Amino acid sequence: MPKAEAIRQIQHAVMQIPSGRVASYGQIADLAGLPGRARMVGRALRLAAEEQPLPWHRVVRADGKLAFPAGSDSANEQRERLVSEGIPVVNNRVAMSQWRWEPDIYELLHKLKY
DNA sequence: TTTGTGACCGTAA
DNA sequence: ATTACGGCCACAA
Repeated sequence: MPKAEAIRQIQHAVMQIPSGRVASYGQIADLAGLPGRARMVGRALRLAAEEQPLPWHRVVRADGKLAFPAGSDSANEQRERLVSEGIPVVNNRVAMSQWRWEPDIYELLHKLKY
């Protein structure tokens, strides 16, 4: 899978996250057809930030923590955006059990794995 | 060409 | 709840 297309797939997946929900880097990687390549999602978002608007703030680590260091400008902006969508951020982290996005396709993949 | 570095993740201790 | 480790891989030095 070509790099450019992978980036496009990632951006497409991120755009599917509904307002008021969050997804993990790994989850997005899975949905983009790039299992095990969560780090590439971060890279793709870094690039996308300079291009078109993407709901990058809805992507967090698998454990719910923001990928940016607590207190950093980026972390503050992400927290601000999440809170404005109704998602509380406590100690630089959101409660995945409550806010995690569960698309049908992802549920299927999850069932096949376990 | 090799090496270090991440907007990461699952597992194990 | 944390920390450590191995896997992951594009990128830059």
